[in-house]
Amino acid sequence: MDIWAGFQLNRKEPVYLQLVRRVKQLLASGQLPDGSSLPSRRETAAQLEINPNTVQKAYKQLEEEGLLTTDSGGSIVSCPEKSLQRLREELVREMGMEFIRSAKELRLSFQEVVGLLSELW
Amino acid sequence: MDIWAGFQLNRKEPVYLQLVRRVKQLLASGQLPDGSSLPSRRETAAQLEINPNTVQKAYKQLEEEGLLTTDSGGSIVSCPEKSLQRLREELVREMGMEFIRSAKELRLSFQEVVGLLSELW
Amino acid sequence: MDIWAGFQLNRKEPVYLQLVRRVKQLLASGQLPDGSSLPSRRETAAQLEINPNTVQKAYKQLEEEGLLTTDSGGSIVSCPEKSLQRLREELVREMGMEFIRSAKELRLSFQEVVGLLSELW
Amino acid sequence: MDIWAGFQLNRKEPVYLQLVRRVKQLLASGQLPDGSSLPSRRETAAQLEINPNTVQKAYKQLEEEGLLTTDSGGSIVSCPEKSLQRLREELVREMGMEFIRSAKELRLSFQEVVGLLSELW
DNA sequence: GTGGTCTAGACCACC
DNA sequence: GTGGTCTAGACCACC
Repeated sequence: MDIWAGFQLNRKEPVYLQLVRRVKQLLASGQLPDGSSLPSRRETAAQLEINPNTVQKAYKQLEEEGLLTTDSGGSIVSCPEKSLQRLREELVREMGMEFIRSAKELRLSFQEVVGLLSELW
Repeated sequence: MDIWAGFQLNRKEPVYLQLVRRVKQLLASGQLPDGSSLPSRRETAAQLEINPNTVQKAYKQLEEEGLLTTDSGGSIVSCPEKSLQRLREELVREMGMEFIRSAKELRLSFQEVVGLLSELW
Repeated sequence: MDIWAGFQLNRKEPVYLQLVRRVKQLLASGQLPDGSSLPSRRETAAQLEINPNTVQKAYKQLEEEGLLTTDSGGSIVSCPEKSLQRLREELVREMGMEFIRSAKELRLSFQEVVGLLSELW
Repeated sequence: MDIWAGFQLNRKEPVYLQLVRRVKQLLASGQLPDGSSLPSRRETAAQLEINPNTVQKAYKQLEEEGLLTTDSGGSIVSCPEKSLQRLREELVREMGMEFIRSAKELRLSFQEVVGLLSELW
């Protein structure tokens, strides 16, 4: 699987954090199964036209969160069910905060938002 | 006000629609007051490094939705209270659908989502 | 206090790890009190004639181990009694393994080593 | 064998003593067999980027300890079993004192140290 | 001044 | 080929 297909970098947020989140989202949504291998740092850097060091930083962070194991042969995602649950909560929390921020900017009440969501769900 | 400051184009969606939404968001959130003037098509095109025709298409659409009036002197946003309300609903609807799409991707239930939002609100 | 006074880099081990260990040793031996501030990354880099990024990496690791807090004004070591205990164990473990490695290279028995230590203690 | 491969000078201790200890360690650990020849003073000086006189001082000391014989053809280590034993004791004594110094700096008791060593041995 | 991020590119060990 | 480390230096935000 090409994990970077359709991935779009923005300039507001550190690039390495965007990479980290991307991988987390793929893991959390089941699109990147436990045990899959990630493309090499050089490969990713070339594809996204960024510096290999930036990819290295992202992969390192994933390792430190226990979602990636890496040896001289490459990097393998490791996402047991327990991590999955934690990941989902983390991501949904971020999404929720972003959604709330936007809703408040549009001056919506909590009740209006919930009404809308129940209608659209 | 520089309405394009910090604005970031992506490649997934037609550029003119991104411009339209940007202006709507600024209107709906009160950051671009009724009666403000937009930068010229040429100016906008230069700043965002896109084709002036694309800007033209966006401004045209805003005119058709009654949010912009253009004469030889430039373009002025017009956003009476009534339009504002319609705008907010339109934007929040989009946001809501996007949020729901992501939440479902993470396999969350409606109840979980509402619980989270009430906690974070 | 000049925490790098008399500090000597070698080339066998990653430089950033040597910096990390140095700070840990100063903390564990009480020479760098809880709440002390470290020299800035630039300052340290200049003094040791290494790249600021290498210092950054070392300080970052110390932060991740909870031994350093950093804000735009600089970095402060934070080493509560509990961390101190953990640190000491970590460092002594490293020292012990190194000592054992050398002793075995010299073909000494455990008994001989203990005898020597009891004599020298 | 390149006896200086991987050898790292520090600035705390006289260089010639570091050279002497290096050779002793290689002898004591059997990596430099009795009867091997050492590289010439000039060669060693060039490789380590130090002054030939410093190498001369080190070789001289080794000769005085009966570990090296030099003639016009070069320098040959001589390390009978008896010298070996003395060497090991000397080196392990140094190591032990260094280890004890560090352990005391970390405020460890003799008992703790022995316990750790027995665990790690 | 401070820390944080990023690029460009080198060199290392491991395979 | 792979990952890991390091340098040199830029640019950013914050103060």
